[in-house]
Amino acid sequence: MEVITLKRISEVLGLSISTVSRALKNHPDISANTKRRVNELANTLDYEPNINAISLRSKKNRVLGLIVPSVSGFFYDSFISAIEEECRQHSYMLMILQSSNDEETEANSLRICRQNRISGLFACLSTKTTSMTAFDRFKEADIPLVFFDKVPEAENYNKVCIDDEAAAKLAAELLLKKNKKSILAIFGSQTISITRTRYKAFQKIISLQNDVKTSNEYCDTSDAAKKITKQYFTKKQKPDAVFCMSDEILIGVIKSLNDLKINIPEQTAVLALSDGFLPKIYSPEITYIETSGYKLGKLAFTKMLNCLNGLNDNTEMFTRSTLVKGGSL
Amino acid sequence: MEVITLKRISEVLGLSISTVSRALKNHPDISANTKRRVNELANTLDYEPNINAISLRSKKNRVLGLIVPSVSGFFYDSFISAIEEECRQHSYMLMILQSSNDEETEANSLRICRQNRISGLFACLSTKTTSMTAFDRFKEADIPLVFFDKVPEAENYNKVCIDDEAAAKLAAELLLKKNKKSILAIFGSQTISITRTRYKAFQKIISLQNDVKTSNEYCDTSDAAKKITKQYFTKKQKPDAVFCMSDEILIGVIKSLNDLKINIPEQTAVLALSDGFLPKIYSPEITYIETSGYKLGKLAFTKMLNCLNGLNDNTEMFTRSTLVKGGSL
DNA sequence: TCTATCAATGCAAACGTTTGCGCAACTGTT
DNA sequence: AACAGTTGCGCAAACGTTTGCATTGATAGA
Repeated sequence: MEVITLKRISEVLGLSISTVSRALKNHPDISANTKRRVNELANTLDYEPNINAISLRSKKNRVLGLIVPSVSGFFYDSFISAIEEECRQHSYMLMILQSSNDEETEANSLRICRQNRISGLFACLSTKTTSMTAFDRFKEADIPLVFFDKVPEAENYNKVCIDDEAAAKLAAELLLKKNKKSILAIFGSQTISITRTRYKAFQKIISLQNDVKTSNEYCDTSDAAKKITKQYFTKKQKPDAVFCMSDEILIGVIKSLNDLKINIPEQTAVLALSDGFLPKIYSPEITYIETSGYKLGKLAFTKMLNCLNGLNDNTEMFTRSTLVKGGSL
Repeated sequence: MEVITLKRISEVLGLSISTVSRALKNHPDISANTKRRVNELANTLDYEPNINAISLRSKKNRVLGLIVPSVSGFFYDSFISAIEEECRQHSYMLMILQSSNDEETEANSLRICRQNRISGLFACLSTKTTSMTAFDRFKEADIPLVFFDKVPEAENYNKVCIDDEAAAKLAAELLLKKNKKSILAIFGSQTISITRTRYKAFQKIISLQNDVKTSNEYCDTSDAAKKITKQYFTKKQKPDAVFCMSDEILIGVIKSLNDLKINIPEQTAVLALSDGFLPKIYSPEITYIETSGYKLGKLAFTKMLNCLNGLNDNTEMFTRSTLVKGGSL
C-alpha cells in the first residue's frame, strides 16, 4: 500500500509541498479554499505525518523513556499504567525498559535512551546502582530526568516519592489509636533507604506511648517474613498487631497466620503499607495505608511536563498516602 | 551539550561525511588507518547515530507496537516483560499502548501506531472490538501483526494463544486421577471464547467418568465466585474439589473457603488455571496449571521475528501448559 | 611514457517535514 | 498611471543518514 506524504498530496492537487504543509497547519497565508481542498484530500487518503521526519527536522521527538526494575509487580505496573495514560493524552510515545535491578542492564538502557534521543526520562534506580554519571549526562544535555520510587540521595535531582514518613506515621498512629500494646513490626531490607525512613517515622510515633511494646524485625523476602511471624505467634505472649512495611512482607505474614489458624482481627490485627491490590484479595480484606503507584505515576508526569516546559526545579515531591479500611484492624 | 553527528566527526578529521559513515560500518572501501581514526574519535566523543535520521532514510524503524487492555494485571505484565526482554535483545524499541478494553481507545492506539510507522504490532483485542478493519490496514501495508491472548476468530491472522483446551484437559485429568467425585467447577464470563474452550475441554474429560459429578458455574467477578463457593460449601454435601478457570475466580474461592474455615486440601482440594503469581501467595500454595504470560510473550516474539523476516504464515500457535504442584490437591 | 587498474575518498541525492524568504498578482490609494 | 500594501503561493535549505557514482592518485603492465 502506497504511503501518503505531503509530496503525494501536493502532486494530486497541483500545489507545492510547502503550501500543503501550511494548509494542514492552518497557516494564515493559505486561502480558505486551498485549505479545504488539502484537508479533504488528506482525510480521504488518510494522511499521517511521518514522525521520523518531524523529529529529525525539529530535533525534538515526543518520546519519553521509562526505566524500571521490572514491568511486572504490585507497584510498577500501576505506575506505568498512569504514565501511559498521560503520554497518550499528551501525545507522547512511551519507551519502557527494564533494568532487572542490574547495573549493566541499566547502563544499556540509558544508552538506548540516548540513541533514541528521548525528550525525557522517568527512572527508578536499580538496587545495585552505584554511580550516577550515566544519568548525569541526561542532565547535562538538558533532558528532563524524573526519578521515582528508588531515587538518588543527592539533592539536585527531580524526584517523586511516596511520602514514606507520613505513611509510616499514619500507620503507627492508627495502631496506637486502636489501643494495640504489643506490636510486631516487620520491615524490609535494611540496606534500602525506604526501610530506614519508614522505620524511623514509625518508631518515633510508637515511642511516644511508653506502655506500648514493639518488636522490630527486618527481612528480605516473603518467606523470611513468614518465618518471623511464625516465631512470634508460637510464643505464649502473642502480639496483638502486625505491621507490614510492604506487600511482600504482607504475603508472608498472612501465610503464617493462616497456617497457625490465627484469626484476623480477633486474635491479632494486621496493618500494611501497600499499593492496594493484595490487601483486597484476602478475607477479611487487610486494612492498609495506600502507597499508590498510580498516583505516583500521575505526579511524576506532571513534574515531567513542568520540566519539558522549562520549569526544571530539581525538587522532591511526595504523594499523600491515605488509609483504606479493610477488616483486619 | 553539543550533539555529535557524522558531520562533526568528519570536520574534526578532515574527511567527508560518507567516508566517516562507511568507516563506522566497516566498509571494505575504507583504509584500515582511516577506520581506526574514525572509530577512536567516535568513541571518545560518544557518538550515537540518530535513529530518526536512519528511520527516515531507510523507511524502516525498529519500533514494535504492543496494544494491551491494561499494563497491570496478572497476565499481561508478564507478557510485556517477556516482549521487552526480546526487544532489547534484538534492538527493537517497544511502544506500549493500553486499550482499556475500549474500542475507541483501541482505534486511537492503532492510529498512533500508524503515525509512528511501527515495524510490527502485537495486539490483544479489546473485549469490545467488533470490527477488524483498522487492524487489516496493517496487513495491507505488510506490517506484521501478531495477536495474542484475545485473538480474532477468523483464520487469516497470526495468533499465539494459551492452549486452553490442553490446559483444561490436563486439569480435568488430574482431578480424576486424584479420585475426586464431586467437583465444583467455576468458569469465567460465558461471552468470551476462552471460557467456552476451557469449559468444553474440561467437560469432555470429566464426562468420561460417570461416577463423577460436577457442578458448573459461570461468573464475571471475583466476588461472584466467592458467593458461588459459599453457596456450595454451606450445603450438607460439600464438593471435594474446586476447579478455578482463572486467577480472578481463584481469589473469590479462597476468600470464601477461608471464611468458612474449610481446610485445603483436607476438606476440599483446589486446582486453578493461573499465570502463577497468585497460587504462590496462599498457604498451602495452590496447585495450578500454568498459563504463562511470559512464555506466551516469548512465543509471540519469535513469531514476530519470523514475520519480519518475511515468513508470515498467518497461523495460530500455542504455548504448552504444565502442572505446577502446590499443596492444595 | 602511456594507459589500465585499483584503492581510497568525496559528491550529491534521497528520505518527509518545516520555515524564512522571495515573487507574482491583485487591491486600493494618490 | 504610478505606487505601496496585501494575499497566496513556491523555492530551497535544513535536520542526519546512506549509498550509487564520480573523482583522485598511485601502482603496475606494456
